[in-house]
Amino acid sequence: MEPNGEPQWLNDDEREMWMRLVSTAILLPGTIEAQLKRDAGLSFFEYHVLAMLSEAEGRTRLMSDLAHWSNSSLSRLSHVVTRLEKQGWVRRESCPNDRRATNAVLTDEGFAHLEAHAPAHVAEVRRLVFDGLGAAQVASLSEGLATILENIDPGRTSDPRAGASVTRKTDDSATHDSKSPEGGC
Amino acid sequence: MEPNGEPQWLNDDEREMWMRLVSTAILLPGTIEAQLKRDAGLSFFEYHVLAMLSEAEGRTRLMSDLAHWSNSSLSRLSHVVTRLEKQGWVRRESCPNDRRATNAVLTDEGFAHLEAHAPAHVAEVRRLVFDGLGAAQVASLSEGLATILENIDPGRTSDPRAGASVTRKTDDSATHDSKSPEGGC
DNA sequence: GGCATATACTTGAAGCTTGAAGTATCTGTC
DNA sequence: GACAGATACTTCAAGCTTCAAGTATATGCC
Repeated sequence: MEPNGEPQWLNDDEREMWMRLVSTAILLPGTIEAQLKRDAGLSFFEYHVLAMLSEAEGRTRLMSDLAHWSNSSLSRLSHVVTRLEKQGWVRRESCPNDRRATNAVLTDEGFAHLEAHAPAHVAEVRRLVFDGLGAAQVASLSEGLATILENIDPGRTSDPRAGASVTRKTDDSATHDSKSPEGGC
Repeated sequence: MEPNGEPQWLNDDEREMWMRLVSTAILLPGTIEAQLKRDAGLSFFEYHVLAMLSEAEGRTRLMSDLAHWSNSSLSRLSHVVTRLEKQGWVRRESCPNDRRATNAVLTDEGFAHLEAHAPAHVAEVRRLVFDGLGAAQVASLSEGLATILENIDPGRTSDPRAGASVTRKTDDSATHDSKSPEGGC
């Protein structure tokens, strides 16, 4: 792995940062999920899917888009959407242009459910992540994480409307009703 | 959730940081695991368990210790240790002092396996996490993550020998052979 | 036009995690 | 010294994720 003999072991600072990163990556989703599951009956991933739909045009998105922007496999998403469909929060629609493609659409019930539970979720995120963090620290964390993400998956950029779980007011007015361009296929 | 009406939605910087944190928490373990699985036939979690054992006195640890320091439930650990036992990398030993308790012990095969694959793992961690990150950035990331961890689980401190997966040379000499204090029960 | 290949999913089986029991052992208390 | 309750696991069942097909449609090329 190394051109010469010994690999480049981590120094103490790197080790500590690495341990903290791993602990955070493991504990944070679990903790967020505990609150969501208890209050809204949703996993973090399910919530995230609903949130992305809620911010999409027409509350509609292609399955493959949704999978890509939620960092999941299409298979996983398909199973999850099936579960969400059974709950009545999402509906599948076949795309007329490309009949291989499927749109997932957030139902009114799904939107209402999300809207009802978003505030508690944001409060939890605030408590777990942002409490005790100044603006400067937020900025440097953000930058450091961007570097790491670029290492993991070069060229990935944030989806303008990805949301990573609703963290601002769900916007009812703009895109839902009329003939604005669809978010789906 | 809020004393007055509106909850405290995240501002743009916070949103971006949050999205990056979530993406990192999801993508990083998966990517690390891909390399480990391919090269060493281990999940990230399994690797982590072996690594913690390798750094413990007598290469031995109580199950409950191991569960606590690897952020896992005892149930999950029990299943994983069963799998690792089947591979011959770990062995269970009942603790003589407290017969409810069980020690997990890293076998010589387990140690050898770990030693063989540690360098490639560290190289991957270096590539994914530390490439392009200066010492100052490492420090501020570390500090920010510490704040978050404190929010998630107040009072948690790093285990002096937790390791979060081997990231330095596995130390053969110090603790293995003689009558040094045991790591287990 | 027809065939090979690529795309966009869906499905099924296997494996892993989780949560809720269940078992064995220990500790404190009266 | 016996009984209640706490610990330290293990096991079972259910659910979720993943991996490997399978299906249907679209695209490119001759």
